[in-house]
Amino acid sequence: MGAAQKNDFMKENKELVGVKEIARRAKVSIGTVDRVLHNRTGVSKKTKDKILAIIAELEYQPNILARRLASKKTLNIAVLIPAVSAETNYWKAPLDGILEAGIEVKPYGIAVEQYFFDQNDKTSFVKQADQILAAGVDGVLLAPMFMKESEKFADECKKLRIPYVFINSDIPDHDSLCYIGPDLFHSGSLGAHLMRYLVSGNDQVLIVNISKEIDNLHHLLRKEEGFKDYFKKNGLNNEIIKQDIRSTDYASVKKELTKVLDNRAIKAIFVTNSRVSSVAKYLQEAKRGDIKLIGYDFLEDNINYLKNGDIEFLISQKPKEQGYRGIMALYNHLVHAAQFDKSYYMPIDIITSENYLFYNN
Amino acid sequence: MGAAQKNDFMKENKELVGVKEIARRAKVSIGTVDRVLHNRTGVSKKTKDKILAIIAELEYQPNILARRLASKKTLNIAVLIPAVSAETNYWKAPLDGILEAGIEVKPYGIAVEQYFFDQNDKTSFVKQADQILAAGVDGVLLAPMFMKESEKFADECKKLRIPYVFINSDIPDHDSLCYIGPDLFHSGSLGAHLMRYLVSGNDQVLIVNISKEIDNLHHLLRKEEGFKDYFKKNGLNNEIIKQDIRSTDYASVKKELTKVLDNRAIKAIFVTNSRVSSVAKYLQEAKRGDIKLIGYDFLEDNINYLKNGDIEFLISQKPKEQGYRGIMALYNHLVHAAQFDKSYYMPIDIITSENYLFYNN
DNA sequence: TTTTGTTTCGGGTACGTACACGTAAAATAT
DNA sequence: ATATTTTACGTGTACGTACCCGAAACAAAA
Repeated sequence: MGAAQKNDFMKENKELVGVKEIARRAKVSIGTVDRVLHNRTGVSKKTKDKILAIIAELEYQPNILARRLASKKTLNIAVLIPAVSAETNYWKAPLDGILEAGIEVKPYGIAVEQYFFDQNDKTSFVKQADQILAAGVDGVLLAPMFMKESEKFADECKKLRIPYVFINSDIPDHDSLCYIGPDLFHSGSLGAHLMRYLVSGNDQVLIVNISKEIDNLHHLLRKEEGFKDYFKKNGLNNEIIKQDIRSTDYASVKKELTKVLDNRAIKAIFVTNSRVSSVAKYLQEAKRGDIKLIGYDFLEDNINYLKNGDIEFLISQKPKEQGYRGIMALYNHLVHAAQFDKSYYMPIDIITSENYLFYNN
Repeated sequence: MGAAQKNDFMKENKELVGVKEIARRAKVSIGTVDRVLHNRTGVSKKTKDKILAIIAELEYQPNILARRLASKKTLNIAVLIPAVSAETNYWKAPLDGILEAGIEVKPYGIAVEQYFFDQNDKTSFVKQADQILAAGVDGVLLAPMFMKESEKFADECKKLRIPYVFINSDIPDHDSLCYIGPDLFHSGSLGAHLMRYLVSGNDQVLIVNISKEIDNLHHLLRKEEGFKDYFKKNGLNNEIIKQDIRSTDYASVKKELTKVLDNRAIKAIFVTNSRVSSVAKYLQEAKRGDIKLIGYDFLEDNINYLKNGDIEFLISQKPKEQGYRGIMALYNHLVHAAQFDKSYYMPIDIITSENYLFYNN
């Protein structure tokens, strides 16, 4: 054990057989082999079985290079995600990942096209979805922000046999190729765990949900559940107060916070999404540096507050990687016919003032 | 802003010109174009310049698919890393990443071959390095554990014009294609930052270095520097005690720890590498649950102690990804002739009992 | 001028696959 | 029986590049 050694690793003596060899062994032409490979018509059951047997025996792997070279048609992937708005640029990161994956798979004949919708406007989502269906694509990556509309769109895709991948939030049991995004419940638990380092005894804790969208709310609630569950499981008796803020502008946030913080001994705040910077701003203005803050997402605003200590922890779920992996999942499915897990939960990352410099969104 | 929109993105009107088009425009044959592309002999300066101009004008990008298909020769990448030993299986993770990248690039004509050496035996490193040179490879990925020997090997590679990538630890200013691994100093600072949540006032803090290898020690020292720097910068006056343990067996660890913990008010320990599980084991045995523990690396042993609270935080630097990216860097350089940064610092991840389930090593 | 040599270039084939087209054989209809 | 359709399969070309072979073109030697 541990001695110097050279490992030639599995030998890989695949010898890379191709259709030609298969054809030779089956005593048929290349064309026939090609037909069974793409299970097209025009091959008798007998020869088809024979060829299939040989393919299995030889563990034939089609040469991707040659395949894409010979096939002049490009595969189209449509992406349906919220537009990057002035309000929140969270979706810039997934988009970056999507674009990166896009240029990576382009040489292999994949075209990625973006369709953006407005998070505050369901009809824009429907409109873009219809465009995608009209365009006739080979795969779809979508953020199912609006529950009902997304389900409808997914059903359409299923009918047309277009594979689709959910990103960032899931609609379980809807036959998506897979889901790529966070496990919200555990994300909340982690928030609680970190909170534990910031409070003690019977300090009060505040949970803040800031969101205009009702449809988004269930995501936030899931985090809240995870958060509370942690306190309960660990026998912590801190009072947990909750405040929903249904307007995202700073004035509203300020008003609500002032109200809820008044006459209370709140020691720390858990903000369930990326709007945490608003809260940080308020605390700074109100000179409430004594209140610790935990929130979400690696955004410039948030990082700035993290740097000078107004935010203690940020939790992030690799939004860029979500986009990247989403495209790659479709690519692998379309080109390599690969199988994979139904859901891919992203890591739950902790960002502090000491490691944000090295974080990969 | 924020309105629904469709983005066709950069148009990409490259029209994918090939050698044929270049040949047509230059009024020469494909063969001639091919010669200048590979700057082989046999082309007059005049026609060469003309072709070069056209290539530049058209921003010609060779088709990787066709290129690798037509070229029957495969490129060989050698990997030189420590063997996974019973003592520490840290290197299993980078190896996994390397293997994963290996199968990924295999279809493109890249063969990855592993050469393992013994961390406790410099001569084994040298022996394997010589084998690589004898084998004649096109690229090398290596963990430069032994400073002097690694420098010598790197120089040899440079002489033979073989590109090489450092992984896990760096030898700066040595013309490596790039370095992929952690920023050790900041890693230590993060440890200190986390430590801050565990101690208060004038609690004593212990730093433990466990390593048999002198050559490895400078890595650990770098972390130590970052750790101490954080305390200093933040005006913390906790007494920091340091203990080197130069034998990795549990008995030695136990003995040294017993000694150093005796008659002291140590409240928390920072272990600078993956041996933290030994310390956790000791604390458990000695019923010193009051002492908090921070250490390194997502290893099974460590995770077990993390789960039941014996270890508070683990810091990890994506060892698997290091291996993966190392191979990919060489692949991109060899196949795509890509340029990239001299060093790629890995994210510094924090693992707790609440997020370890979702960590990607 | 012819011969020999050298430089410069064009033509052809191969890589492994996709697909259109064509043709022989089998099945069905007349 | 022949004619017609259907089924089953083979052939050829194309994708974009690598590389070999040999033919011009030109220069230097005879």
